[in-house]
Amino acid sequence: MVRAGLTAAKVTAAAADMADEGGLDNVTVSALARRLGVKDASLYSHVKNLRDLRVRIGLLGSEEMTDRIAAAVAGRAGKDALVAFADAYRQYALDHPGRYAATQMRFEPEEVAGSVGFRRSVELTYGMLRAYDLAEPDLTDAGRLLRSTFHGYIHLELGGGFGHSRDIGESWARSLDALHQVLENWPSRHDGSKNK
Amino acid sequence: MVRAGLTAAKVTAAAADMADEGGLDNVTVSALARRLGVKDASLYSHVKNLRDLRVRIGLLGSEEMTDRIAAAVAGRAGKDALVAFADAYRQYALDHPGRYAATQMRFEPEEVAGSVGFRRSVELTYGMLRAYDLAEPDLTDAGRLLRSTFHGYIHLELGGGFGHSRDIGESWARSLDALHQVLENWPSRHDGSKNK
DNA sequence: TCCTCTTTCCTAGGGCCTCTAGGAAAGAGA
DNA sequence: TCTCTTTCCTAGAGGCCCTAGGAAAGAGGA
Repeated sequence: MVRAGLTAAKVTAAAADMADEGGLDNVTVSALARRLGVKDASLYSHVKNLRDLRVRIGLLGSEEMTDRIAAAVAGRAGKDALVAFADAYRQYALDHPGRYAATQMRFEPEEVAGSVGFRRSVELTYGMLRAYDLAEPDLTDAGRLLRSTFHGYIHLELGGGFGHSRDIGESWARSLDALHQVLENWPSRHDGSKNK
Repeated sequence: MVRAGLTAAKVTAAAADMADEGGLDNVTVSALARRLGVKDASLYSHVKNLRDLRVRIGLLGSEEMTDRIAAAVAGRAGKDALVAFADAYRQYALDHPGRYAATQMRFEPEEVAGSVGFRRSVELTYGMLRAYDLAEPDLTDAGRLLRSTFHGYIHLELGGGFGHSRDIGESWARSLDALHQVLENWPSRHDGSKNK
């Protein structure tokens, strides 16, 4: 009997490719076993269960993604950094929709405990925002706005939620212009109730 | 044999409640049959298949949601309308996370053909934006930014993606302040490449 | 070379799920 | 009362997740 020579890393990589090709929901233990030329029960030597498999895809994705973002942001500040961050974020998600979807799962604390991807992602965000000179809690609020917009835009784009009339990349660039402007001129506390 | 007296509408409503309670992924034909006191095969008289069931939840959600938003926005303009729209949007999603998730599925054209919810949602968005006096393509770009931010924020909030340090409703209010500001002063075309 | 230990992969099988086919019975309307 | 439609059933095929227990490949040392 010739062995396939699998390891947890190889299994995860194959699963991640499957997720990118057919969607995270279609990553199943039995389909993955078929792809690897192995019986489904054999995969349980490498992976705890289906949930574990998908978590591993998410952790892999978060590390690859933060690597790309870190490289893109390096040496930049202000709007350059914002655009580099955002474009790297979006491009990774478009290149690897399944891995990206897996990064957005609801993780348990112990599942992400041994991973650096998510922690670095927070650090990168705050580093990029440094140039805008915000203090807490504005910093957290602005970070949440950015994450929401990036994630929401990509989620809608990947889900086909945008019509076809207007170029999606153009809208993205305009949205980044808008976000840069708002970060430069962040509305200070208690302004909201005064303006019409 | 006493009949349950089911209809497609009752089945959908029960499924929507299930989705809100346990997540859209846990809405299954057999679990729904158990909840309704019926055999799973019986539900296929009311619903084509599992996909169809989830689509119906999404259409129901989109109609309920646009009803709420329309009521909230009525008679308001400018920032009042923006905040009313956004708060109604967010509150519906928090009240009905499963239905909301179902509205974000990737629908086929024929699945949404007979529904008014999504069309009204687009009309409501453009109606709310009217006060900001934008022309195309800025109007489309701004609409996409708003949808992205709303959806992204709610998706992250429901998914537990925000830490617990800062009040989430406060960040939401600040983000709306920021969006209002950017809509009032939308960056005109070709500005993006000139600013540092 | 042979022996042992670990790891990889297997067969077998239980349980839950989707969905179809075909039939029975309830309820509506003539 | 009779007929027709709709609702619900049993039976069963096929897929997926996962566990138990065992075989064999390969690594490392005697």
